[in-house]
Amino acid sequence: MMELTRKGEYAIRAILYLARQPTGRLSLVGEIAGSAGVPRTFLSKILQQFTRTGLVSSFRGTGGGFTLARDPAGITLLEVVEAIEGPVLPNRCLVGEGTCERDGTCRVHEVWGRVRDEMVSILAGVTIEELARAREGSAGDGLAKSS
Amino acid sequence: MMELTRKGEYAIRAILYLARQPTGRLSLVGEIAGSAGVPRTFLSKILQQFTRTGLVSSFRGTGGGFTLARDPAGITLLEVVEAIEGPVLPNRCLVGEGTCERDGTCRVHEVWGRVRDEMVSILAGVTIEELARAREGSAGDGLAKSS
DNA sequence: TACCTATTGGACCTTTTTTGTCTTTTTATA
DNA sequence: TATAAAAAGACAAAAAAGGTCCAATAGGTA
Ligand code: SF4
Ligand code: SF4
Repeated sequence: MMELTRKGEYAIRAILYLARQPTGRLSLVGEIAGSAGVPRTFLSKILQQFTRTGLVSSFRGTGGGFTLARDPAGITLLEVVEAIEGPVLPNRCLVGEGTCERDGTCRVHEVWGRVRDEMVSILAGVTIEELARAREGSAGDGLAKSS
Repeated sequence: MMELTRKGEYAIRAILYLARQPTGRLSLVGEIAGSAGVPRTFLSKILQQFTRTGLVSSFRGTGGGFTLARDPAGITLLEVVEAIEGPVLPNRCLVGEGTCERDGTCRVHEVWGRVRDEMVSILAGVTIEELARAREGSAGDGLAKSS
């Protein structure tokens, strides 16, 4: 239930790869795809989407490639997944008022609202920079252990 | 992103309808479908699934129909959606150890774990009985207002 | 200028999931 | 026996997921 798509998962891996490169260095699609374990042509589409939303900058021609457009410490996981998968919406009635004619009397509506708010809050609370840091020993990293 | 399916939404509405009936009263598929705004034949499948998981009991023949198998105060929203949509899994790597070969070093993994835990916690915290109560004026209902 | 390199855009495709329908069978009642 | 209602299962259209392929474009380089 409620699974992230491959596209979303791939997108995160790609961003993480870019975040781990030295500032200013350009990476090629094939290089990212190889390292992140993502089909090259599919990743190409994902990166295009990122450049359109402004999270990634691209350069064509010899010596071209991709790089993060902003400081990874300022990019949240929420931004990354929403850039690719759209807004976090556990139920359609959250799209806007009147999507469901029952939303005036429905108590479930507000439960989904809370679910969304929590998800947004968690995803917005973690930056790409934190996630990109290699984890050795994983002690004292400040992240909850849950599975 | 991460949307509940129609099936899941319909399932909740159906359970809520049953929860609002006087204890022991049987409801027909057509009756539930009409009231909940769900295609009759589709709802039929959903109810069958509920009877298999034991949340709903069914009786065939004249005077037959469906009724909740348990006290609505003891059924959580989590049980209802998991009965129909399966376990809450925001990412495949939460299915089990080793689903993703990166899960040993991946910091994102634990973020999805937290997302799942929060979702489970919210959905498990609300009962069908609370949800089924008609809301008039909606004051002091103890539920957060978020959209 | 010609050539190479790399992203861009868009059409296209296959598979899976979603969202149902229809028909037949089983079980229970009158 | 006739009727009522759920159960089971096959079927199918539509949408979404998960990609592929190729021509076009933009930027370097000889
Ligand atoms: S949760 Fe309530 S408001 Fe939202 S779609 Fe379902 S019935 Fe409508
Ligand atoms: S979040 Fe990490 S562990 Fe989970 S699928 Fe993605 S890379 Fe693998």
